[in-house]
Amino acid sequence: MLSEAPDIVSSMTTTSPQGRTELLRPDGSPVRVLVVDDELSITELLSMALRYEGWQIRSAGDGTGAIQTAREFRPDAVVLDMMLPDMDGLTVLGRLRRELPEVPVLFLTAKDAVEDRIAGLTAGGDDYVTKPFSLEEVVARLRGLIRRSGAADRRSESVLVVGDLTLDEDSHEVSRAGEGIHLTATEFELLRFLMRNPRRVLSKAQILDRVWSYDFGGQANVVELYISYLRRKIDAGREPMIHTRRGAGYLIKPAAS
Amino acid sequence: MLSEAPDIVSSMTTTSPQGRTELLRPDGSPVRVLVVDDELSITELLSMALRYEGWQIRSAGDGTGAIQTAREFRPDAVVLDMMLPDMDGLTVLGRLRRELPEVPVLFLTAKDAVEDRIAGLTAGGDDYVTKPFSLEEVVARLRGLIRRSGAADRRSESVLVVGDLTLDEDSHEVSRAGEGIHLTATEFELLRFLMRNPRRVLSKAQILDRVWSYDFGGQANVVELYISYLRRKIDAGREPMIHTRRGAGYLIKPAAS
DNA sequence: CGGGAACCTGTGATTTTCCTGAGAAACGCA
DNA sequence: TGCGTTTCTCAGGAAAATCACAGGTTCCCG
Repeated sequence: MLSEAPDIVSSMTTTSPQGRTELLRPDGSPVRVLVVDDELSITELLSMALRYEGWQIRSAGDGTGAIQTAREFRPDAVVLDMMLPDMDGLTVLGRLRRELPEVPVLFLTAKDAVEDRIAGLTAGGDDYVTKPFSLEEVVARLRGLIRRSGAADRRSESVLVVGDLTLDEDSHEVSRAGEGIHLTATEFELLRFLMRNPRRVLSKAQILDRVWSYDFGGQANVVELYISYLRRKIDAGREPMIHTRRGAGYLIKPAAS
Repeated sequence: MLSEAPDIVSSMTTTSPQGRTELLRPDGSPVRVLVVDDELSITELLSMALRYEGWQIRSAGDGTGAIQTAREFRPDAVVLDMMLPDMDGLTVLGRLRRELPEVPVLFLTAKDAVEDRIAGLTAGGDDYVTKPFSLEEVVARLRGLIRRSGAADRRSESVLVVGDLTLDEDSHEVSRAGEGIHLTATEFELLRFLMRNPRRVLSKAQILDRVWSYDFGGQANVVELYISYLRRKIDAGREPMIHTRRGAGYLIKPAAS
């Protein structure tokens, strides 16, 4: 394992028994992601969520540890908090690049950080999300990074389809039966989560944990509210695709069945 | 009970003559589950129910014991009460993760404490149920966790089939002879219990203990009532699958025999 | 054939769960 | 800064689910 040095990360997808799509490396082994953040709760949260994607995760709490781990773990992607105790985010990035020139990086930044500095950094293949983030957002962006860092012809993989409903993760375009639908950011994330788990009941707690930021402290009925919004836009007048399982949660499925 | 030392490997789980489906690990050995709760009545209850599933169970009454037991028992899943005497549930989780990074955890929380920041708990592979719970619920969720974690071999068994009756545990969909049937949450749980034990007589007491919450204080004839509901929906006009064994209980079996 | 026990099910009260309108607050952008 | 958009809280109402009660039915046994 240690000797494995996969600098080329063309990705392929497979479909798990549950119907969830998973990213895999060309040799069929799981994607490797390094998570770097000084807050233990964040690395724990991310590790848990990313592991659930079927990926192999290592984490580090500071820059030094990040470089060391990167050297022997040789991840396919890195999630990097820009605010580390021992060194500046840029320094970490520089050393990372020396170890792994091709690895895409997802930056975590504070909301009020100087955005143009980050914007400059992301001119390459990289990307960033602001804290507090939602797990769906992090996962989606990581998937995008990994996908793009490998095979460039993966356009089709960025489109989710359920029945006559399509959602493009790259362009954020949604349409039902060919007709374009405008969604707000939250509506989009919610729909993406539903569509990534078609025909599967998702509890309100699951949805909340996944689609809303980890620091959300509000009422659980925002989920109901946004389901209501989505229905107005997705199911309006048509045969409904979003269904309530009273006492269990919600699920999306093709209208036909 | 105290003297019990379930490190017996010789007692392989057998496929029961009734055809109950059992989860096994890839090597054929029984699944191992660690139960952590400070109330003895709860650990007893759970241990009994989970052993009935053919699983190997150990229990602990506090966080310290949980970590210790986890270290040497190396369970495939953990049931963890969030309210422990010696340490916070999240702390226990952290230490557990250090011992067993991949193990899925089913949290037990108080009903009114649902909002008390369980953030992210259902985001990873984990899940939770609120007290008071029904045993069917706990078992079902544990099965789901174990199935998805890959610790068990039969990975996609989310559909129960008895005759022309099918029940999908993921989508919560039920159909007989291809025709969809809508069930309420309780009806669904009851039918799931019956279908997980086909051709086997289940007493009203058994059903009450498994399908209803352990603190249910009502009339025992709710079981009769819900059997009646189920018959109306499942057996309506067709050859009956749900049968009464007067003085003994109920059972479900394919219509043909 | 009669009586009792076990079971079935209609009715309706209570509780739970969900939906959605209205409006306040936060946000984003010009 | 100001305006439109988005997010979210709150609360009322509707719908559904759960369950108690009680009268009716079936079955068993003497």
